[in-house]
Amino acid sequence: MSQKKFYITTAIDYVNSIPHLGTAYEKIGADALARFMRMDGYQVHFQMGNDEHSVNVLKAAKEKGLEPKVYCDEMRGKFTEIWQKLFISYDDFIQTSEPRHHKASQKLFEVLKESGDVFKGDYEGWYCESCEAFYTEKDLVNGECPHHKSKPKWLKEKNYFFKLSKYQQPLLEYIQQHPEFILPEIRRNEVLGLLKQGLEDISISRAGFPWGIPVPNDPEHALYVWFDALINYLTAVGYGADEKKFQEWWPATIHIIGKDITRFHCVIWPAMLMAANLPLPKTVFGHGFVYLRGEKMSKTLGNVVTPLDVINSYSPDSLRYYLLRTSSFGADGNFTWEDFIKRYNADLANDLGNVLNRSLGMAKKYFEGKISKGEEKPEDKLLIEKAKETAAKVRKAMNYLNGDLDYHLALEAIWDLIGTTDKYIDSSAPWTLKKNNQEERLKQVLHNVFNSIRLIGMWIFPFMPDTSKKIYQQLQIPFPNHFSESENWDIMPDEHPLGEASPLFPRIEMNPGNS
RNA sequence: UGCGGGGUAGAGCAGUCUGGUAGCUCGCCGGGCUCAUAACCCGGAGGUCCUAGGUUCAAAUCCUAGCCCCGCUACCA
Repeated sequence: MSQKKFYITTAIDYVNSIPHLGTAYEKIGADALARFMRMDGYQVHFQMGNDEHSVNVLKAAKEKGLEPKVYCDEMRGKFTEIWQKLFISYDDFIQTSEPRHHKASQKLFEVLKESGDVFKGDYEGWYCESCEAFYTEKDLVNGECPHHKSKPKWLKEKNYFFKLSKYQQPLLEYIQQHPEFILPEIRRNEVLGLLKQGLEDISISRAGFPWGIPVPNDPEHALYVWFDALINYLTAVGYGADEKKFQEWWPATIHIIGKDITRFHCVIWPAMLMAANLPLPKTVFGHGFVYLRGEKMSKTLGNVVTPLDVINSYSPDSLRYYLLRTSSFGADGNFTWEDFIKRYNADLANDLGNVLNRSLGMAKKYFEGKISKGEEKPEDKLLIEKAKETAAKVRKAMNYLNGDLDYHLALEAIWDLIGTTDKYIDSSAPWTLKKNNQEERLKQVLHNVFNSIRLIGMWIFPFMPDTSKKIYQQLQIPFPNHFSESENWDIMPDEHPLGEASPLFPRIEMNPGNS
């Protein structure tokens, strides 16, 4: 029986600097979804990578005195090291300088050329090398690039063009007929507005650029960086190389991208696919940005907080939790050290960590760590019902077809279960049961508590995989492969020996903020 | 200029679509408990819901006008 496929991608990143918090946010968000779908029984291909054919990359390499390819391979190591530290469970990591990608890009170019949607024409204009972009007169500020405050060059060259204008109407119709194609809805409305303004044909190559994918049969020209970048989603699943694999995985189920590049993924990319007669990705999801104390983070501006700052000071999972808990994936979020520490202590140390710790403490003290079923009571229902409700809420929050990826609501629901478990402990008062020698009732209370913790530990897996595993270690239960194996209440075996308690998130007592 | 988001307790936010006693988290104050990471549980104080008009029996919520903040405006996720 073949499993249902789920092909998820993130945007590929420029390698002129190492990942900052915003880049990490995207990968963490995508990872949460990928993990959730795997646990929910899908066969997942989670694709990531680096975007290398850029002028800025070439410059960065030169500054270090390295060949671009050598530099890019070095950066790959730096990127993947961070992704692995953050437990990003990607299945494949592509570099656009790889031969497989050159072949796929060239193939797509040829297909488009044959279909007549790629043609040669004149292009001229003000060109900013930092932006790798042409600007019109009115875009310039005092004759300078609005982003880099540097004087652009007047360039004129023969380029290859893509007939984007031809796809204005088909795209409009497609987007209107497929509301799930662009999410959240606000991004969709933006793109629709854009399309109504009209589309112009766009240049897709550069003459004499040494660091790029050569245009087939015209090696003086290289493909323009974003043109080849988009094609990575095809390359990764075997386009032009492994037809069987390609048929299996394409189209992508969801592209996770930043809200600033919806133009490429929701207009140019689908137009390219239409031109090549390939199916379109099911969904393009434009997530929000992370702001640092309200100030936008940017590689160009240099006010960057790296994920390593947080990982090294605290833990990968605490960063994952913080970023996913604050708002929905579609909306913008904030990062401040003060807020991070607050959440860490309140949610991770006091709630999640403590509920496990106190429960293990009781199990050890009252039953030497071995728990069994005992005497049930009607008031147990409340906790059991809450656990069921949690599953439903998490599933609902993760279903992006509702319009957004509500990680914050999923986590809120799980934390509600943690709170209910704490209340259940307090109202059942195991210490009093012990004093009154109500052994059987005491057994059942702990049995229920650990069932609840077991489920909490499972539901947090997509968001905090490392913590999830640690909880299962302390419970001495093998981690399930799928939610369905362990979703039901009451599957703790009798006489189950629990493991040793160890704080998951030691409280942060100092104020080491340095933002 | 255009498009979009937002202005609700000290802080961060939900509620606005589908009007009907203003809610959550953190912080603060008081109490409880002792299994736990000075944790957890219970209770409390604290709000002109940006402003001015309007509709309505009733407006944070709908309508009109205005003020203020913040994004995006062709390639920074």
